[in-house]
Amino acid sequence: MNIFQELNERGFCYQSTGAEAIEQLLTSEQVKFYVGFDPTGSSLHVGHLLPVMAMRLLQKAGHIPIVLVGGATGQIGDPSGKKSARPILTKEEVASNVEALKKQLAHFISVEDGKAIFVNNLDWFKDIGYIDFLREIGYFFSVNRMLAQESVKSRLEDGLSFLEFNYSILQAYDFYVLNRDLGCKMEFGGQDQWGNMVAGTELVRRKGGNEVHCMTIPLLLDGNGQKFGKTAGGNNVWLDVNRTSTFDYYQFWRNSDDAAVRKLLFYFSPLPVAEVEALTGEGANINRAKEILAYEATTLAHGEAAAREAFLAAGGKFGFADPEKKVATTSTVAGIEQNAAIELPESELPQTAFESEGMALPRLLVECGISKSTSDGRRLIQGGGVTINDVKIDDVNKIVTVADFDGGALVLRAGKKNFRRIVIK
RNA sequence: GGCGGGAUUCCCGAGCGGCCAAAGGGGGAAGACUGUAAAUCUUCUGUCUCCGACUUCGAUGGUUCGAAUCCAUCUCCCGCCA
Repeated sequence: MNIFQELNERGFCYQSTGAEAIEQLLTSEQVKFYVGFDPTGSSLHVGHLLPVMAMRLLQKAGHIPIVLVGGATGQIGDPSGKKSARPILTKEEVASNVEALKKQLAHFISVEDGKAIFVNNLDWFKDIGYIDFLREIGYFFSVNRMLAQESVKSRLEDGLSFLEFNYSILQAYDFYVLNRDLGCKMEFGGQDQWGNMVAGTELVRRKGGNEVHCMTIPLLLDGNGQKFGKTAGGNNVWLDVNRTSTFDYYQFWRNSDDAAVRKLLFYFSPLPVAEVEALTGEGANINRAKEILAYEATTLAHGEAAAREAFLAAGGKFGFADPEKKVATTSTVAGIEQNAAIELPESELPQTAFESEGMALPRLLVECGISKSTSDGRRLIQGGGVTINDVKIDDVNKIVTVADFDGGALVLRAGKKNFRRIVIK
């Protein structure tokens, strides 16, 4: 199976400038291709991961990814797929985001010399003059065409600033520069990038005289047609461990819809196509498949050791899906002894807080981050969702004192999946 | 620059002098059922020292016994015209 077929089978292909030409290109030479990321935040989240995974596969097949972080375009804001303009970031914010994203991306692709190229489009935009740019590039763009572009059309009603309107021209220029200076021949991106990407291939053809291609990757939705990558609390699942703990990251994948597991394994695990099909086929152990998915996805983002810990912690708490290891898999999760100690997320609080008066339970729920306010904590208790050391508490006025701790620790639980080990300091 | 429309709780969106902490939907949380799934059903979803009090409806200042609702000024958004 060649790389193009693999991308295709794994579901990475949505629209392209020509499937046959792209397959031909990818199978006949080492291709430099680029994917752009806008530094609109200081961390990527799961929703950004699809193009990253495509990059990985292509790199493994011997092609060279050019990872473009948009230090310039990030200052403009891409209107594609947005209902309204984003807040404009300061140049300093953009610059620090660029660094943060670079670091995260380096987990997913090999950064060894010559295997990948990192660029920042600020390098070629920062010194360009407006007049020169208009004369050189503006000439090739038809406003009529631009207005017909979906991302522009949909914003015409709600308003679109000239700033944002220019975005696709800048992105197109990126492609032109990368083609001219580095010999970049392809661009990959999210489905919503289609218009911008095509603008790029046309610019390269008309101005540079070179034939280049682009391909979009489908937009990933969760079971309810929502944008993929939100969970518990509607928050994004971040790649940054400080924002989303490894345990929560693992849990996000572990809790995937049955119906999505195959697709997710194709996208986010390195397991071969045939194995994924077997794991998720008729009568397969779907929960084991989810464990493998969670383990593999966590390994990619946080490393094997962290993934192993998360696997053991989650399995220890909720049970392992395949304790006898009957399911055949090439995943290294198969080698893990399923009996290690349970590690739950911990919160440390000073002992004094639980002496004499003690601490009201709603307060404690807030202190350890389970509830966002004491009112919220009360409702949780009233709803029958709170447990201390597996004993259900329905008294809103429950006071937690040293007596409730066993060996300096206590396990507070809200709902089925939300645990917090409270440790006295 | 002129004319018109709008800003409501996480989001969308009702409300248009007291019955409003504010309908409805979405999202989220908990419970039941389950497989740490989906679907379904029930409850909850401003804050607090929580059977009572306090603070919210773009901002500020008025009118009124009483305003998210009326008036004035301001800020921001949108449309049409220039």
